[in-house]
Amino acid sequence: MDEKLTRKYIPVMIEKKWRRIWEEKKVNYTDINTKNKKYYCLDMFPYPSGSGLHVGHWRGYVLSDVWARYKRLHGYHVLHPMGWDSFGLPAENDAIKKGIHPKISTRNNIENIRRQLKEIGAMYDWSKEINTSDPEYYRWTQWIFLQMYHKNLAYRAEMPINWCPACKTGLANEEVINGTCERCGSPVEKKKLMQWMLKITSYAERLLADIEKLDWPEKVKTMQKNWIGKSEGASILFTLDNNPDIKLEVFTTRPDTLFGATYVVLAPEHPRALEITLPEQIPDVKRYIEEATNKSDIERTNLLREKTGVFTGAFAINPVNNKKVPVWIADYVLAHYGSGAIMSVPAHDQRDFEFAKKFGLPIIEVIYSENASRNPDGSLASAYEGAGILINSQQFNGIDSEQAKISITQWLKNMNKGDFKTTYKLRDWVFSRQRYWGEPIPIIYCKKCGTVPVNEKDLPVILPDVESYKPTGTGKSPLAAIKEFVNTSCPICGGPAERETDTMPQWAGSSWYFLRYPNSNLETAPFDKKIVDKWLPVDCYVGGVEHAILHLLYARFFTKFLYDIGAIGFDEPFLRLFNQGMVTKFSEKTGKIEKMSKSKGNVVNPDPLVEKYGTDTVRLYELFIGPPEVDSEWNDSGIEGCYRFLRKAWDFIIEQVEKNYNETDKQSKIKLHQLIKKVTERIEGFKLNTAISAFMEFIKDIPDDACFSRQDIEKFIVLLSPFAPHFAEELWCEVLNHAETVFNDRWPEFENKFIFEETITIPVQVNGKLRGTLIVGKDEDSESILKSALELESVSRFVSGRHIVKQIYVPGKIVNIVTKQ
RNA sequence: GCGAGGAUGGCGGAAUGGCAGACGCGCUGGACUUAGGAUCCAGUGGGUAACCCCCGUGAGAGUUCAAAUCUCUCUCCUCGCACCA
Repeated sequence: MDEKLTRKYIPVMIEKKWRRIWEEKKVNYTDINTKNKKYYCLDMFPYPSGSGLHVGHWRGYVLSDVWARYKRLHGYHVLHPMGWDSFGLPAENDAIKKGIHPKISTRNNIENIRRQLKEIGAMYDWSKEINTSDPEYYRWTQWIFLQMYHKNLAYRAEMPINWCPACKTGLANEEVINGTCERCGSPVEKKKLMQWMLKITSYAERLLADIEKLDWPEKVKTMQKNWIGKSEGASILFTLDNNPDIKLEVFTTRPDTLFGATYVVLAPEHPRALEITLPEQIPDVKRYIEEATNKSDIERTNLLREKTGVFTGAFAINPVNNKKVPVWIADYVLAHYGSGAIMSVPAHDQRDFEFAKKFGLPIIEVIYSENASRNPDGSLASAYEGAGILINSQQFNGIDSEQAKISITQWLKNMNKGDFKTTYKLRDWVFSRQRYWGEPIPIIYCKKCGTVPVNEKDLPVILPDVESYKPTGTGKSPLAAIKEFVNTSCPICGGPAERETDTMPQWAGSSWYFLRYPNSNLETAPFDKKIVDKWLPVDCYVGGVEHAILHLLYARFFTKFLYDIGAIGFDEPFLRLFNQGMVTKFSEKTGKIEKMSKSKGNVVNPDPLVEKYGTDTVRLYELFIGPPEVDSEWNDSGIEGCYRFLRKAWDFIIEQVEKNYNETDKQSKIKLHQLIKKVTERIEGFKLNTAISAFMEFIKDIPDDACFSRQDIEKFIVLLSPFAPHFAEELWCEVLNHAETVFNDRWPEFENKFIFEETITIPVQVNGKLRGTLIVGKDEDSESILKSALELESVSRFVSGRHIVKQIYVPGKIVNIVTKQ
């Protein structure tokens, strides 16, 4: 007897060994030039934080690894890479806190997290590792920026942007959460700065329409749709009464209510606000505008706040009936949406209704409906915002409001007083950051030639090493203080010139990293079109829902742009998206069950668990904890069950191999094939928690005298290998003496002839209540089943003396006998 | 306010019209043992002396032979959006 066969499952003895061998033998190396069918399984790459990985991070990585290995066992060449999103605020803020240069701390953090990631035992192909702060990587991020610049999609504009006073930088619209900074939670202020912007709005319609093509969670698709925020309506021109040269453009989705427009409102930031104001009103208006612009977003968007506004003294002409209506300024109108001006219809818009009530402006009802809520005197108690029939609207009276939207807009269009118009909530992407740790924007300013892009051959524009990398708060990045960086020569005239000193946002590098992995070492281009067209789009993308808008929208935008310039042959980056649920735990700090995070003090470090139970047990438990897409609470003690299971499964396999049966007994064959079916279906459905419970049931139900052939034991090992790769590899190679890795084998298939058992247990109900069970042959006919059901003592007891109304037998499922007194 | 998702034992969860609580944790009892925080066996929703029986999937109604599952009303929780005209 081989002494190997008598040993126990001791994970520490096998796991490190196999990780070493896999690395040495390049088992996880993906040959990009394979002729085989490909599969691209991608994890959202982490930013290398100083605190390392906790068990919450593991969850998504284990999930995607099981899926990647499962695909590999189906014969796919699987690309499953990993890298570092290492530029940007998180890395930089961490570095500032610890007083370590971000370049150093990023390198250290990467070392640590790479070690932790390797402990997961995932089949990452580390030869393709990428790092967004590596000059060889970010030269291509800069290259993409230049391509956008050449297509007029990158432009410079001075505008009030969101400014985080703590991070001392401008932020994109997407980075502001409820008026606070996405990174640090500080209230965001407005600051007028010269900014580089990306014209993502040019892609609004396509970004919206193509959502339909994606196999993504509905929730994420809805969030993106709402963010893009398409709305269709009309733009209408109101001419100023005392100056017909000035036309105020308003946007409305309710042109059908135009006859009910009783005043016009401009946003305080509207460019013509002061121009149209009558001289005697100027002091009041000025004061109001100042107050409004100084308010933070949080104050401005507080719904409970009472409406404020100021009259300009000016009047405009309603184009449909030539009525004079007053022009007001109020901060409930947003400057950046539509045209920054509205027509106010208090009868049919609650906000206008409140404003009109407060300032005594007229309310004219133009859409009639019985559903409107009214005061006893018949006047409106609140605005009626639904559909109805037009009244008080001259030639349009009696028309249905939906129809009137079209008719009235068409009438305006014919008169050159308006047109159909679609607007989006999506705004252009503020792309400048006044921070050190990011990709320098590759632009040079020359007194003579103006704004000049850096020549592509001069990329990358290297981020200089500096002593002082702290944000300045002056509206300029720390790079502005470095003469050697700033002073350069103009690429066109060769004269003295200055470099742009702002850097790109954190999201720049991650907007295209998925294109770099298959050709991560390519030196002449960001990617090879032939290679990316073969390997992309990503077949399955796994990551947290927190990136639903920011990263996923930006990546879709970059992909569509690269498609448009012919660099790639596809226009969506991620076909399928899977959002794993968060791992939560009770936090002593907040007294609540919360997402695991260092700041909440509720993180669980996987390292000691790996040491005690081994990686494979931790992997199993990460999956077993709950359905992958749902948040789950971590509980350390639950892990024991997974450890016990692996030990039992190990002993079972060793015992069967020792016994060396030639054939599997009939019952065991059935159980095995049922297991193959269950596990296969559950992996396909991403129900990995129940896939594991299927294994547990299998091991629990095996009788002592069960016999499995070597071939069937091998099937069992393959089945378990995606979940517990070290465990499976040890048994496969050391116990069953295979020369090649188990992951070069094939996923077993179940055979229907083994799925069905000879006899089945049928529950028998009387009036819907369970009264007994019946063991029947699988082909027994319903008549004899119903007959023997009635013969059951436990059944006849409830039937005797009563009249049988109905007998139901659902084949293979249930018997129900319905009786009446 | 609008939109989406959810509520099942002491706990994580299973079951998508057909035996509610699979599987795991925890707990109880037993075996083995010098010992047990190891291992194995049995039990474990509530009521009940009971393995008879009754009740039970947030609350209430309905459809059905049969409802955790479908329909309606309500409550609570989580997430997203929120003066977007």
